[in-house]
Amino acid sequence: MQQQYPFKDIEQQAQNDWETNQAFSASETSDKPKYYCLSMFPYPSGRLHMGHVRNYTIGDVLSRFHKMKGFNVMQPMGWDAFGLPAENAAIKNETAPAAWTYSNIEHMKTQLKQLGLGVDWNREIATCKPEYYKWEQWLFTELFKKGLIYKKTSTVNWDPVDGTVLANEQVIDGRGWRSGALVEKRDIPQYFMKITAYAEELLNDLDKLDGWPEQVKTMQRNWIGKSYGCEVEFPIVGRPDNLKPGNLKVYTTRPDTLMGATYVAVAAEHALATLAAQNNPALAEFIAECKRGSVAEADVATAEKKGMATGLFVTHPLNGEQLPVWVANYVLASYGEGAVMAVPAHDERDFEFAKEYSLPIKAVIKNTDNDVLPMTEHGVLFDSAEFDGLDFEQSSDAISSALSAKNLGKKRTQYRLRDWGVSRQRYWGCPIPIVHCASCGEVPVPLAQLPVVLPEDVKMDGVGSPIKKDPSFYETICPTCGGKATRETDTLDTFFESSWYFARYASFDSNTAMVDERANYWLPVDQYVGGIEHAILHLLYARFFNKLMRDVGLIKNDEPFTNLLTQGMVLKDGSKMSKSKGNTVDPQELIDTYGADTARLFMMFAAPPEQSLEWADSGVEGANRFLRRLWKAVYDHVNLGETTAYTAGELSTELKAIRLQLHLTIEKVADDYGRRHSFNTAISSVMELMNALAKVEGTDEVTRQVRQEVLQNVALLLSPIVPHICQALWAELKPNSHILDAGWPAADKAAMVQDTLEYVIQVNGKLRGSITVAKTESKEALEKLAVEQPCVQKFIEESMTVRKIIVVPNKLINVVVG
RNA sequence: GCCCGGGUGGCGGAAUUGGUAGACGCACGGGACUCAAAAUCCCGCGUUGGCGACAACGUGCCGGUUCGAUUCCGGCCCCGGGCACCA
Repeated sequence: MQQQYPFKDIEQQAQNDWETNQAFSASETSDKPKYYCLSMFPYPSGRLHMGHVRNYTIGDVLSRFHKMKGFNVMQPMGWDAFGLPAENAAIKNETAPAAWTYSNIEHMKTQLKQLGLGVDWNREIATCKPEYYKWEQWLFTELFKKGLIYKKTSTVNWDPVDGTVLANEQVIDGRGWRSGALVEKRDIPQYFMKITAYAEELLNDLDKLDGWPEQVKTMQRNWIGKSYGCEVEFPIVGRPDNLKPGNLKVYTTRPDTLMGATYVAVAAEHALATLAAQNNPALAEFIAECKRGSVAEADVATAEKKGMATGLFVTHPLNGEQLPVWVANYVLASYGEGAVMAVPAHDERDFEFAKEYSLPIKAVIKNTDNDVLPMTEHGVLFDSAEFDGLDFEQSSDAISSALSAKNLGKKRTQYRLRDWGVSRQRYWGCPIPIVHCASCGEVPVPLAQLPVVLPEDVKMDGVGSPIKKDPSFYETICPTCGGKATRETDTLDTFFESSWYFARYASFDSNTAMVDERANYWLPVDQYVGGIEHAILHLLYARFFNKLMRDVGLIKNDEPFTNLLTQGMVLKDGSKMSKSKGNTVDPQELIDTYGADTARLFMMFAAPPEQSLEWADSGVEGANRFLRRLWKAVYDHVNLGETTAYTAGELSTELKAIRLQLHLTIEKVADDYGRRHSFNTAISSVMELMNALAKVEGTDEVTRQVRQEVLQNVALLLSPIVPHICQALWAELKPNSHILDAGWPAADKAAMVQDTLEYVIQVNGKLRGSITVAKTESKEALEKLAVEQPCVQKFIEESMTVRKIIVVPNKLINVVVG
């Protein structure tokens, strides 16, 4: 055994050993319980970043721990390979997105292997390969036939100079990132998936996900946003002949405030706004102004509130008053009816708007005697005619009934969730498998003609998608009538690929179906690990796809991920480490200087996995120091000759204590890995154990046996986190055996028996001392003992008496005096 | 703007169900070893007062509940994530 810790050699050796012996290849034929551990697959951006190291180490620790616990583990890996950055890189480097992507994959795969992940590389997938996307094209056609995919117009960011559609990320302060032109909103036809048809199930099934963080479930519930409210129709005064329908419809969750409505507001895109602008140039200009800027909701919602009267009026459905119709930029076209009834007295935004434009404010709800407007709480109605005195529930019922009676409204349940637009006007994505035929319309490409292959050898000129300009791609024959036709040239949102990859790993090589029977063995994923930034979109789409695949008969489970661990972000200088922000730290340097084990140990030690981790270079040194000390401890021990782990015999107090600590640590670490996912405290407790062991001197046989027992177990406990060094140490401690065959250690109950306890003594809740007592001591005896302590007596002054004594079993005694 | 998190020493963090605040590590200071340096080992390390025993204060801010609050409740401040075309 070398005296110095030779991390390069042992890491290379261990990785070769795992590959040669296919140590992590997963099989469906096992009598052990299955454990499918999945980490969110990486986008092949070029090089591994710290977020990857964190994510994949967490997944690997859980995989290896479960393997040791006797599970049949599958941990796969692949590439989320389509996406915008490849197009940008291709333009910049004058290469093709495909070539750039494949070379990144190659490099990053080498890096991932250097990290020492227990991954089954046989199952590797890349979403940009035709054998992968063929099946999502097939699913697309099936869903299209079922009516779950449909076409409608929707709004995109339009760069009028480059003549291209921009992603939200490409709009900076309302301007295109390349051209600098003011961005406009433009409506174009796109394909949509009917996720709203699954809104109720997606909402209800959150209750089944006991293994998900509450935080994520709450975010998804709010995103789906089921609300109970009321449709209200406002007849348009004068009813312009060409306007259909003749009523302005709004949706409100506060029908109780209807009698306080003083105006109505519509989005700039609303039909009524368009109509009013026909003979009103000022209004037309205002609407055009509203249509400038990005479509991102955060931009719309933070914009200064602006509005303009249309000159049109509607009639209040219950009190008959005439209310002005305004166009307002704070009304979202995509939510509800694209129009709202405004109740300034009881809504923050309406209040602000009404004050700005001197619109009337009419309070109708009372909560306390001195309400301050806007008063947005529920309360009791006043100045509301026959509804006076009713509370929220009563008035909601009464007002919706009154509206129903007039045929001007009714109760309605609504979701905030919108259908998912999946069309992208970009090149580097999965081609949408639709053919447009003049006589047959939109024709889904039949399975026999799939995949619709994306040409990879293209030149990116920075303006538009190459396949939109390539007749050899878009000119085709209609699958139905055989006549001349054109292919759809839009591609799919890349969330499409990442919504079903978890199932494909289980059927990675199937060329006859999207997924086969093996999926029903592995699914659902037992543990999913990934960044908190995916809490809503990716995780909601994946849940949706799981249900779609279930409903076309491919899989049986209702939900894809039983347990979810959302890892916090790796931050640098207070914000997310990302390529676009240019604040990345390259983990490769860490691996080259200290080895993968140090990188893994430091990542797991620096913060609990769910918290964000502020990167600091110092501290890595400490992780490495610990591994060197561990190596030296084993070296010093092994150097004195072979011995066997302690099993029985008389022990000194010191050796009993170290065995007690060892077996408590075994239990704690198992709990920290398995239940708490608290890797940092697991490492701490092993460090404490090693610190205690370092103080144990002596080289007699019994001491050496106990030391052997501790070191063997430490190697096992740490092996999920630092697998290379532990495998090497194990080979020294137990020649001719392999750590991967050893299994998770069982704690020795006999070593954990303690007959005394320490009680903390408090006076009025303040720590004053402690006592060590027999475990069997009665509550009365403890109380008496506590009061007698000098540290308690000195706080009991002449005039005071002991009022109460609180004994918390096994913990503390609090003497309350006064 | 809306939804979800977070805030504890010089720093990362610990305190698992309301019960010892600061485990473990980093940085720093002192010492040992060394011709010297590095490495390693030992000691110290929240703030204030005190030679000391010890005492008071202390978990973003203000208030509350409790024998006891980092933990629960109410109100604020700051930071991070998401907001449907970054992935």
